[in-house]
Parts: sequence; structure tokens; C-alpha cells
Amino acid sequence: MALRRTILIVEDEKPIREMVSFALGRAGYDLVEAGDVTEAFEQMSQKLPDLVLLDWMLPGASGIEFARRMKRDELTRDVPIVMLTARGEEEDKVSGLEAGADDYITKPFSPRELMARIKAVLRRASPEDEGGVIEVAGLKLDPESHRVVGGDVDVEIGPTEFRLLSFFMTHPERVFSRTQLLDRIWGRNAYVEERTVDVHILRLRKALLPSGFDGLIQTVRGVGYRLSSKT
Amino acid sequence: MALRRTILIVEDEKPIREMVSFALGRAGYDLVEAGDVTEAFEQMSQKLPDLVLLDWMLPGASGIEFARRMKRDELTRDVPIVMLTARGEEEDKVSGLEAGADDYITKPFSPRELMARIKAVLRRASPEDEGGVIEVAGLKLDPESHRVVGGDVDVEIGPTEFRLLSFFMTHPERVFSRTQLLDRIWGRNAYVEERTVDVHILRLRKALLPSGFDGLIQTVRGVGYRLSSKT
DNA sequence: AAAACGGGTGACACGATTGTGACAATATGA
DNA sequence: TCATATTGTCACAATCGTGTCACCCGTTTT
Repeated sequence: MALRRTILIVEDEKPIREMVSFALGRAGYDLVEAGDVTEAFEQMSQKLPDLVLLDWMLPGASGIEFARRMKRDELTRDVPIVMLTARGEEEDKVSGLEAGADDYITKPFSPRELMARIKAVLRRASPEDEGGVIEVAGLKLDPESHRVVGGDVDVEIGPTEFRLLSFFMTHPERVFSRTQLLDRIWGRNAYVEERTVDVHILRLRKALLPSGFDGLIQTVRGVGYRLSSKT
Repeated sequence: MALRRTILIVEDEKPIREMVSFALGRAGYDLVEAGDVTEAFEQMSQKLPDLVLLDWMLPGASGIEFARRMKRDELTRDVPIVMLTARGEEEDKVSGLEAGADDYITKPFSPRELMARIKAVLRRASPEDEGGVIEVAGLKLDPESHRVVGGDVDVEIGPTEFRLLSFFMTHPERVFSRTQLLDRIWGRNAYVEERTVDVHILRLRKALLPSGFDGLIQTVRGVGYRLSSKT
């Protein structure tokens, strides 16, 4: 399990939203819902989703318009779109794909089909997650080999601690509250005690101990945690 | 990107040719168009393309016939083929892959998907065919003779394990998820359980056991597998 | 000074992930 | 055609990872 994926669904029919929400939730995705285009843009500006499920028939501005606007904006250009069309609307499909959609599903669809499409599109859209080795104060983390080396000592680390450390190293010198960390590493819809963060911080520090790089993770009392090379 | 790649599209519907042409042009490929099989052969004799996009439903000789002829000729045998099929034509896909196609795309398709497939196929096709002996930490693999030698012990290995090992050895020190491995070794068209990867990893390790080179294949829990000479 | 708070830490149970042998279906080759 | 390999799946076992909890100890508040 790599990073947690967020999916935005833009769909005015609530039953469908709920069914999708249920299916995706169980499969470990975070779901953000929007009932119309305006709401969708709000949600997008809040947090950029990894994929957009877009109904083609919407009140107000249509799905196609939404897709075009997404493709026009540098920020949202690369977010893949899967569109939901009514049965047999061939023209919709064609115009949708031209507007930049990556795939479509014909209503009614099964959760299984939905999952298959989403997985396939996500896989194709983000082939290389991120770039090379991240280094902070001599601590090196390599996403490609999934390895952490401190000085010249290997750091043995579990998946969650890896994600935690990776997140901290890409945002050094910044404090994050437990809530923020839960959001970004566990995912928005995970119901997990805040204290769990403490435990993982502890485990991360322990894992870093042999290399002497514990202490990089600092506690900011009453606020949260921070990775910092300064004392 | 050093070399400029030439792609030949064989497709009788002009709108599709134009859409593809537009997409590929922007991505920096040279495109040669052909409306039927005869034209296609003319173009091929003019300049050998790096990849052929082949519609399966063509006037006159069908796509499958074209593919067969390509595979029969020494010159064109190694040019990868991506076929374009209508949705749900399962038999087409099967017969197509049997006839030597490397991948397929179902119409209608998005430019993004098209690009992804083309890139993937080209990547798979070009670096693999140059064949020196690959060696990692004393484990030698010869693509030509299809043999693996560890230290001085012969490694007995089946076709799938050979491909697996070959892939790992050309990408050492990198983690690959089960999904990635399925994509790149089994190909996108196979529906195969993810756990099947585990079984083949096991078989590969067993095959390597006599030479002591098991342990080269490491498990990265929660992520995937990696070949590494480091512990 | 006592109580409340915030965080560190070890233990533990549960679930998730991976290893492994067996099996049926299929492909391959004599 | 028959014998042999190969392959994908499954069921079960072995490990490992994760989230909670209880308890401790300093710090801050009352």
C-alpha cells in the first residue's frame, strides 16, 4: 500500500454517490463528494484529488465544461478523469474523451467494474511517484528502492513509519498536528486515535536510533511534531 | 529523449487518425498514416516504423492478416504492434495477441491512455533486445542462450521465472509492486491474481537456492519485491 | 501542593501480509 | 498420443504490522 489516494466524485444523484462512497471506502480510498460543479471546484481547491469521477449530466454547467476547465488549469491538468455516462450515449463518450477524460463507465455499473476502472486509470496516470533520493542532514530516503540510510547505517522501518518519515522529510522544519498527520498519512476517513500518532513517532525514533538520527523528529508540546536538523 | 520515434497508424476512419495524429505529434513522435493494408505495406517499405498502431477492422485484408505478415518477415518481425479494437470484442483481443500484437486499446480511447500504452510498449521493446550478459553480484544471465549461472552452478529455471529474474536484474535495487510486475512481465492483458506473483517469486528463490543466490530477491513488506545485493 | 495535562513507552491482541505445498488445467514436446 | 513441464489458484501456516491501552513521568494550571 503506497500513498493513500483521494477521489472526488461529482454527481448530483445522491444514491449513486453513496454507493460509490461505500465501494471506494471499503477499498481504501478517500472520497470527497460534490453535487455540482461549483461545489466540485471548491473541493478541488481544498485538496487536489488523485482522480475525478465525473457525471456527464449535471445541473448547471455540464461535465464536459468542467473537464475542459480542469484541463486548462496547470494545477488540475494532470488529474485523470473517469466519466459516468448514461447507457448508449455514444457521442458523450467521444466528446468526453476529446475533452480529456481518461475512461468512462456506463450507468448502471457494478462496484467491481468501478474499482477496476479506477485502479487501471490510477496506475496508468502516475507511473513514477516521485523523484530521486530525499536527503535531510545526512539521512537519506530512497523511494525507488524503498530504503532509508542514516550516515551509513541501514534503517529498518515498517510501511507506516516509512510514509511518516517520507512525509516529514519532504516537509522539513514544519510542525504538523496529530490531526494533520492522520489526514495526510492515514487518510481522511480513517478512524484512528490521535495517540496512535505518538506510538508511530516513537517507533520511528526507535528505528532511527542505531543511526543516531533520532532527535531529528522533535516534539512541539501542545502542537505536534516536526522534523528538524536544528536543535 | 534522444531518438525520434516513428509510428505507423493503419486505420480507415479518418477522425481517429486525426485525433491520434494530433496527440502523438504533440508528444514528439513522427506519425505515418495508412488507410488500408496496401498503403501500410508501402509505408513500411519506405521507412520501418518503431511501432505500428493497427486497427483490427479494416477494409480488405484484416488487421490480423497484416500482423501475421509482419511477424513472418525478418525485417518487420520485431516491430511492436498495438491493436485498436472495438469494445467487448474479446475474441479479437485473443486472436490479436496470438498473432503477435503487443498490446491493445479498446475504442473509444483517450489520448492519455494511448500515450501510456505506446510509451510502455516502446520501453519494453527497445532495451530488452540488446543482449549482453547481465550480471549482478556474480549472478549471470544470458538472454541469448536463455541460461542463468550463479557463481559456477547452473540455475534451472522456467520461462516465467526467467523473465522475472531478467526484469529484476535489469532494474536492480528497485522495489516493484505486484501490480507493476504483473504489468511488465505478464503484460496488461492477463487477468492474473496478484498473489500469483508471490508464488513465482517463491519458485525463483527456490531455483536460486542451489547457487546460494536466493536472498537476492527481497520482500519489502506492504510494498512489493526488490532485487538487491545489499542486505 | 494537588490536580490536570501532554507526551513517552511497553505490552498485547487482532488483522493483514507473505511463505509454502498441493492441485487442476494447460502447454509443450517426444 | 502420452508423458512431462509449466502455470495459475487455493488453503493453510507463519510472520509481521498496527492500533489501543495502561501506566509512568515531567510540566502546567488551579
